[in-house]
Amino acid sequence: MREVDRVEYAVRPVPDPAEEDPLFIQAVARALQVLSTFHGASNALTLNEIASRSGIGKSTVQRIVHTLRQQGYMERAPDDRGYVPGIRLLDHTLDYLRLNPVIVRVLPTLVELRRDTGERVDLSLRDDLRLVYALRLQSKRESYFATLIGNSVPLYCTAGGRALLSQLSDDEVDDILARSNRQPFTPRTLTDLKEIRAKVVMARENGYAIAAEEVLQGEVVLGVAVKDNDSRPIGAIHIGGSLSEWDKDSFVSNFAPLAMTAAGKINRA
Amino acid sequence: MREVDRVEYAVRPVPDPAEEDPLFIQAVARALQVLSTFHGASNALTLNEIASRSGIGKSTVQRIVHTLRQQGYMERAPDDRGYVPGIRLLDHTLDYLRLNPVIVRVLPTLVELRRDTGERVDLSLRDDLRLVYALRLQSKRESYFATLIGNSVPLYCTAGGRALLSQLSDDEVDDILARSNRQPFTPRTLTDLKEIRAKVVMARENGYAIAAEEVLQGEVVLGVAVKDNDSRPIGAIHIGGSLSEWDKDSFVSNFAPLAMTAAGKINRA
DNA sequence: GACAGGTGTATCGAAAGACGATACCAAAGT
DNA sequence: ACTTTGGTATCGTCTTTCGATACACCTGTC
Repeated sequence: MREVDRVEYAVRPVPDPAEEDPLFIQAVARALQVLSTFHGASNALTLNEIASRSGIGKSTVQRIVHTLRQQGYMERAPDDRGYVPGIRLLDHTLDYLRLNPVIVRVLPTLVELRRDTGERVDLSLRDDLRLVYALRLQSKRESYFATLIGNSVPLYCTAGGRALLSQLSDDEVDDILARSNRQPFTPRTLTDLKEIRAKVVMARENGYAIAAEEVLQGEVVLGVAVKDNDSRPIGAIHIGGSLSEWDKDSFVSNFAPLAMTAAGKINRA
Repeated sequence: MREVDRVEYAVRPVPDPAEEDPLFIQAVARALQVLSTFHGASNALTLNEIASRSGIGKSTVQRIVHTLRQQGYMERAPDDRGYVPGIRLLDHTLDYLRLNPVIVRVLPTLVELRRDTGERVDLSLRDDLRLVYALRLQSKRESYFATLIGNSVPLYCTAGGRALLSQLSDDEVDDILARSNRQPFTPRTLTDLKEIRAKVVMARENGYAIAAEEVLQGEVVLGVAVKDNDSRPIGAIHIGGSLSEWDKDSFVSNFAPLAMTAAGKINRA
């Protein structure tokens, strides 16, 4: 779970400016900011911690937490020390998944793909510089926290990310890469711009992309892009396997065709 | 997905009272209410729809949506007609899962159970009258929307719900049953108080509970309770199978022991 | 081609209500 | 007993939110 800390959460420029935006509601942004404080946390947070980490005054935090708690979006930590996010958040997770046409469209194909491959498959959607996992169908053996929904990974060093980039113009790719802070997750993470661009070009030719151990040790991932109705790329499908069972080449030759077929089904809509 | 509409979303008494609560922040509650409008929706909502359904003025909705959108919690619908929940919500989903000690504790055991049974297993947590699915490890074949994270089901007519109820006092059970609005999901849904209480008593004796086709046609589910450190029940584990592959009795005799073992591992902490 | 219906955007003044400082209480650790 | 830290409560000022109203735009219809 260490890696989680490494992902830039695409935190909007900090909700503080609001520079003369007459439609902007501070109170709401602050409440969301309070909830977002947990992004960096590894355990429950006390009021004071929330206040100091978010830069919001203690009283305000108190009232925001009070309100969020009343609505079920925050809970007291079980040991009565600090607070954690509340279960009510999951209701909105479901809404997001249910009402997202891409997810609705992809899910059946993803289940097929999971059946045909026997490996972990997932769908992630783009949020600026990152991919956020929206659907994850685990393989039999493994299931870490890194495989939970909501986890996110950068575009530049993931199979799906590069598959997605390969469907954008070079200018867009350059912009994204320039803005990404390329901190290696593992010794194998590619951070050199030239190398990354080469991978993107390869992906553009092949229709899929590969990343081996760039995020997690011992893991090989194949990714294909998912497009919207205007055939703009908006996410990616991953097939993920373990290098203890596969060597990279046979993994690719086994699953690339399946992944491409799946992508075909999804994108020809 | 029809069933989704049927679950009472435990909507807090409507955030309108705020009766003299000096800590209550209206703006925040209203924003959450706007997001909650989607609970009843089956597609994107326009500003006017949100306004009318939530009872909030159009201008206010406009500003709330503006703010939420700016932060990524709402998005324009892909066809440019109305809005949908935003991907940023998933960040909080992950926080919820990561920071919830129960989930952290249960996940490894759940993976084992998934491996040993080959069926769908999941963990759901209680929110008053309902169980909210927090972790779902799908079986190979199926994956409907009903099996997504965040979906919720009533306590009274589910295996896990009854297993949970069986760990509460009779008074608490009566209270919960009385407050549940017991609308049948299928012809097989038990709604009679006596019958439900009998099932709960059985669960108390067996240590597990069964529900067959009470929520979904053709589905049999076995549930055991999950307890916190004070051995109060807080959730349940489900093993779910299809009646086209199992008859109820063999399903139970196969999986009850495994479920009990898993529950033992989890609850003896 | 004008019109009607609906969606999203912009503006503004009044007054509601959110803000932070401060003080208080309880529990846990020293 | 004393200090520290977490959570709660109170209050007056002035920032901010609220809803009414009006505007711009697109779609489809007559």
